[in-house]
Amino acid sequence: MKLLIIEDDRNLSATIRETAEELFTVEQAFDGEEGLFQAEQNIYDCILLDIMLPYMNGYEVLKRLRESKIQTPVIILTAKDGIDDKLHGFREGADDYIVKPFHREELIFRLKAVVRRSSGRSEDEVAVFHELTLDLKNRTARIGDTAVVLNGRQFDLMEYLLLNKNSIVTKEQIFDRIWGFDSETTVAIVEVYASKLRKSLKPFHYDRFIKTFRGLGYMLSDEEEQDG
Amino acid sequence: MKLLIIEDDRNLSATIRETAEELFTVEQAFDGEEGLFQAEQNIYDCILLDIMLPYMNGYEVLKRLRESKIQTPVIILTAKDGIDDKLHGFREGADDYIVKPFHREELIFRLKAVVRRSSGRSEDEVAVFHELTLDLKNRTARIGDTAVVLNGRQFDLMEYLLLNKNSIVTKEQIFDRIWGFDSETTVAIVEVYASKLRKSLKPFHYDRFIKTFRGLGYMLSDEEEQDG
DNA sequence: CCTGAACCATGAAACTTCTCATTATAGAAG
DNA sequence: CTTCTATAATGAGAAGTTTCATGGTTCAGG
Repeated sequence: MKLLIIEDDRNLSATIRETAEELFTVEQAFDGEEGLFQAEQNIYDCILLDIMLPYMNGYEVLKRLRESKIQTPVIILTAKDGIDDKLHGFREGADDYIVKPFHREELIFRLKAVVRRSSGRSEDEVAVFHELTLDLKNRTARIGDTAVVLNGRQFDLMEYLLLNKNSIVTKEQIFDRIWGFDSETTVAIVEVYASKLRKSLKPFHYDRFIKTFRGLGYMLSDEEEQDG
Repeated sequence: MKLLIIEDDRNLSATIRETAEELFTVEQAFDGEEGLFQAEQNIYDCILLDIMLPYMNGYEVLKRLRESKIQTPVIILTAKDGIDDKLHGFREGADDYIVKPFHREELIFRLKAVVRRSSGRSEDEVAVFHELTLDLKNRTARIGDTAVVLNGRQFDLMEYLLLNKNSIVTKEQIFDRIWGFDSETTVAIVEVYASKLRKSLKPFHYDRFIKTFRGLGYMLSDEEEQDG
């Protein structure tokens, strides 16, 4: 993954470079003409484009890029902050903009967003337990040939139990993962969804694989319940 | 924030150290006795404790710690993986456990969870816009002296607009932040909540500060709507 | 074996979120 | 100024989530 930073302030450019290197191989340009040239000569996955640039301003760079049919996602960097700027940028085909000064974390968030949106997530992973298959991409479940309706939280829970099969997971662990530790809700919700999930799996007799461990939590276990 | 790693495998200990240094100042011990000694002599915010240790096993360390009334959160590291182990660990007062081998990301997640849970988040930040006050901790809103009911997503949206006041935010930006870019939903939901939010603010005439920018997004603006 | 306390399961109801169809509006083009 | 089109606003209903109250289960201690 390659990123081009077009920014004349060398300090800022270096800072951005450091941050972005978590996600990209980074190249830099320090004025508009150089930036346009590089963008036309290479294939980047994303371009960070300052507006106030020597020789050719950012809007012009963006306009010419689009005229050359280069559709690389462009994130505009603007100073605080006329409305007109944004209108202008989006009209020319910018994908996002960031107002300076910005937080490192914000930049990463926006970069990730642009990348994900452009790369249409392709991992179609699947998790399997006996006859039960979870399609993690479409979030659908089937047992053998029959679709099982596991919506939202039920699917999340099933996925987490399966991920940790044959290992006890506490209600706190489940809660932290699915609801997030700063949720408004309490861990009691885990019991509710354990119940719902079992109900959904019951017609297939798969509820018997979900075992309760008093005072501990739950486990999806290969060994079936011993009766009597 | 200080973390103590009690782990005899020096490679693993070093790996954990690297990961944990994002969040903590790290100290290490390489056997049970040394670990117990350090834990009794210093104040840590969290302890990572292996079970299989020379001289004194992890359970014994944990038991003695608790006997000494040291309530530092302890995360147990166990190999894959007897049930008895976990029962044992939790009975002695462990706060969490991680099964080896684990992902770096999982370790960070658990560390954060333990820390947050123990440090009872204390930031009671507040965001203000004219007479409108958002209590970010309790997620409640008031205008002047009157409580305004903004539930869930409405509050999220208000918070995000306020965070970016006098700056246009696109629907994509709002969506990415509040719903997350891999959400099942579409950005159209943003319009729905903009509408709901305005409705909630209308009795206080605060809806007039939320402006729509066609083709761009929304802005919470200090300047009131110009009429006529 | 019986009892009590803690813990868990579960259904029903309240609430929130999301979808979708309809209506309204801004802005461009004639 | 009027019309047309794309975009946004909104209400209603469907779907999903959470709360809560009740009843069941386990396990320790008599």
